[in-house]
Amino acid sequence: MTGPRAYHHGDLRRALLAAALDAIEEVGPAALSLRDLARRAGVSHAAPAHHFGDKAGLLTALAAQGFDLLAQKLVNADDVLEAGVAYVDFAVTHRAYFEVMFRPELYRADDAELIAARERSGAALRSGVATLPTGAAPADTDRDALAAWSIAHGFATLWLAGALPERVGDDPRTAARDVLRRLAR
Amino acid sequence: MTGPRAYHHGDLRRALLAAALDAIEEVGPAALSLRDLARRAGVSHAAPAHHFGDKAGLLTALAAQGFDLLAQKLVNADDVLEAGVAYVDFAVTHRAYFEVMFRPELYRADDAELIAARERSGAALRSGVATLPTGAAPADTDRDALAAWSIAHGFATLWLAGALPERVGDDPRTAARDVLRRLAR
DNA sequence: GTGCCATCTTGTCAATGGCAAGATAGGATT
DNA sequence: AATCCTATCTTGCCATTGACAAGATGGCAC
Repeated sequence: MTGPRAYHHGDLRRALLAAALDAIEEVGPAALSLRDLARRAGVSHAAPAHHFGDKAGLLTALAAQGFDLLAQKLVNADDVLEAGVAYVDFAVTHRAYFEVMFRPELYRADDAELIAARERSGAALRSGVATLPTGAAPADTDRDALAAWSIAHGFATLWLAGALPERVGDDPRTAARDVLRRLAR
Repeated sequence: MTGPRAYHHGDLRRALLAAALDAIEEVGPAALSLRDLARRAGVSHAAPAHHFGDKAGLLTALAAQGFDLLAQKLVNADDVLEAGVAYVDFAVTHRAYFEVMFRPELYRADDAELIAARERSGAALRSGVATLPTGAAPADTDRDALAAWSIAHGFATLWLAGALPERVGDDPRTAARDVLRRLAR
């Protein structure tokens, strides 16, 4: 809402979110420590509580940011295939966001701002699938979107989990395009 | 039922693993507490450490069990489509196992027993794809397997995360079969 | 019976999340 | 200007947890 004003710290809320992204990339979202974030930002251990209430509050804000960022990436994609590639690219590039977004037990899934952001992501995904040049029924479009989402999401999470064999290569975009094509053909 | 014995539990290792499955279904694998498991099993707070070393040790054992269980489900499937359905069914039915298996930051991914079990799962998956009646090259088979794995894994994780819209229905097997068919056609 | 050893307990410590109460600062009200 | 107001941040505290160390227990080999 109101822009960050220069108080004691200046921009603590933003600084904590940025520190959280770094920390999550290092230790994962579950092992995130509010006190560690406070240390990184140079404030006392209870400062984060004021801005986010508790750890779930901070992760809720992070997840909402993530869904918005993802929505932007998806609407900029040219077609369904590239939207899928963009999805995987987002997951790998913004790993911290992605890992929080799909772990609703870590945040408040009923948060209004978060639900809105998630809805924007979903709409972007569906609109990409709807532009497919097939005379499919709407119900089929739903399932097509779900299939596209599933394969992109699955590849992304498997990549992040390090579960894929080495021969897949080290470029997630290329490998993802190769895999996603199998659905779109 | 074997009540809590005076000193030696009798089958503490198994009891702790069973308690861990319950606890993970309740609070997720990250919020798992060794001391809580000890209380559930009626032993002292340090007893789990003897059997598993630390929390990662316990989750390593759980993950290995899970990969073995999954491998069994996959080899019993008739074709690729049903293997995918079995994969999703495993994730939903044995949610606790599944949630640990693909979170390697929680356990020791270099554990020998775990690697062996994971390899058995992978082999079961690939062998299903290889039986497809297509004159595809081996390299294509690899990619086909990866695509099948991705879409099944993606659907399963999205289902578990509660990310899917309600109109997908409440039966994961039926919905999964509908989605997976889009790859196999 | 004796000794051995896996099993389990008790005790302890640092780290964490969360709460409560207080301190601080910048603007608003009068 | 003096005072109030409120968001911001600090200090202090407590229960819980993971991990470690040292000791207690009991089954089992000999």
